[in-house]
Amino acid sequence: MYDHKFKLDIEGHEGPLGQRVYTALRNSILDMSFDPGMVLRKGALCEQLGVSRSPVSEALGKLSSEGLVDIIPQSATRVSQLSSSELREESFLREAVEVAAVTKVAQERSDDQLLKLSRNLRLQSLLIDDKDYQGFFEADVEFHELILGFTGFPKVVAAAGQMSLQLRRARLLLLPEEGRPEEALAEHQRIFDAIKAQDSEEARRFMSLHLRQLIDRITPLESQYPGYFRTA
Amino acid sequence: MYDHKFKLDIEGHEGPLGQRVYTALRNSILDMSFDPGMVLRKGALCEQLGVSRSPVSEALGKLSSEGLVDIIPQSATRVSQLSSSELREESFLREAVEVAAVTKVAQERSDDQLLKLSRNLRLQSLLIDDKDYQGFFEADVEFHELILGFTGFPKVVAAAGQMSLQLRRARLLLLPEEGRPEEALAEHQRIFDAIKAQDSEEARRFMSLHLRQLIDRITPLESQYPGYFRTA
DNA sequence: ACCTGTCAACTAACATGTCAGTTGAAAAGG
DNA sequence: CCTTTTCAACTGACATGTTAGTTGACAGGT
Repeated sequence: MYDHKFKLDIEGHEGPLGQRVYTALRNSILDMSFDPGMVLRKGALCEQLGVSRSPVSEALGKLSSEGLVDIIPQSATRVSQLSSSELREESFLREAVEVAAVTKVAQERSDDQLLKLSRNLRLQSLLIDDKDYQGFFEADVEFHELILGFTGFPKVVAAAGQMSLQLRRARLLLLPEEGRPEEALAEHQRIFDAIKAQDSEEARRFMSLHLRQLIDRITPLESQYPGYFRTA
Repeated sequence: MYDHKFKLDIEGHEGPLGQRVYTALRNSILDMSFDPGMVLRKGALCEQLGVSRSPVSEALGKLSSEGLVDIIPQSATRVSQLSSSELREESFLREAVEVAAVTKVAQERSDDQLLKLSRNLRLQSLLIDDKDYQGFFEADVEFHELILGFTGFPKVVAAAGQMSLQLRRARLLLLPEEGRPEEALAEHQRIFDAIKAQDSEEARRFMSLHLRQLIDRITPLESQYPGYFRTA
């Protein structure tokens, strides 16, 4: 009756059903378990999750306002596709916020914050030695989240994540290129050194350079995965 | 049976019912027609708007994820209250984005863009002469939106608005102080001059100064309107 | 072969019935 | 008089029935 090409459940989450469904769908979209462009059928989702249409509709509505799904009125609901222009916009926003954050953090950094960052860098180095690129990816994300959190503004971490959802999906299409993790680590190290030296000008400059190389590596993906990108 | 202390209708909007309800509620919250902390009863809203609970729930869900309403599970739904820390965070984010935008725009600005900005500044000047401070407020908002739009990134305008929703409400509590509109216009003029001169360093500096005075004027509001602020 | 109008099957949108958690006031006990 | 317990009324959360708009295939005309 319905396709069952996806694994999905709401175990392990908490709170109201709508919230759990939302979290489950969001995770599946963000880790690319659901291909961009894939049609989401309410009936199938309800059957798979064992809930009624209400919480599913609620979840899809929120995902829609986040831009993770496109709802075509009276017709269909799809996982949103990527688009180069949107990725460039998100990159711009992310750079704006992270550069502002690192500028502030470089001025105010505490010894405890330096310690946390240096531990994270040490971890990155170890993971590269192990060729554990999945682990390195996560440590990379954590490095940036640490800096954002050190602003003392907890919502800034959330907002930065929220404004770069598409970017996060696109990153998963990038295989680790030869030597790239080592380069990224070196860039992180330079940012750290600038923070340590309380040189906010250098910190901003290195952060900007570091983030700009990402969009350069993402742009060519459009021709590599045409089905994942909006045709418009 | 129900309170009718608010005027609300979904005329003048378009699209699905849920969308219209969402827009109507959002506008009422953002223009402070609904006081922060006010309880929103689904039943009353349905009766007032002449729709069923489904579209109202959908609208409240979206408003909740935007932080404009707080839903207390199984209990009540309230218009969210302001908080100093949240306002400072939003101010930080807004400054990050607007400074990045003006830096980019100063480098690339076209003659057409300069013309639109100078027309807006002319309008601001006229409205001050007329002591039309409501009109000046709107022209002020437009000045900033013009610059954000000139980045060529349409979503940046939306994102900037989205990340400063509380700030937008708090601004409405500020009465125009003696001489403040004139000061604001002078600051706008300096930003414009820097853009015209393609001096991105100056543009960023003046934009930063301009935005920082807002949070300084907003902070004292907490003691002035204690009922509008979160007690936590 | 191609365009066009029709229609049946599918979908999201909406309405409404039901359930369960929360709350505050009244009753019971100190 | 103050504290504690109970419980009825209210609220949001969820399930499900109903409506209306969209789409794509198929039939008929060009």
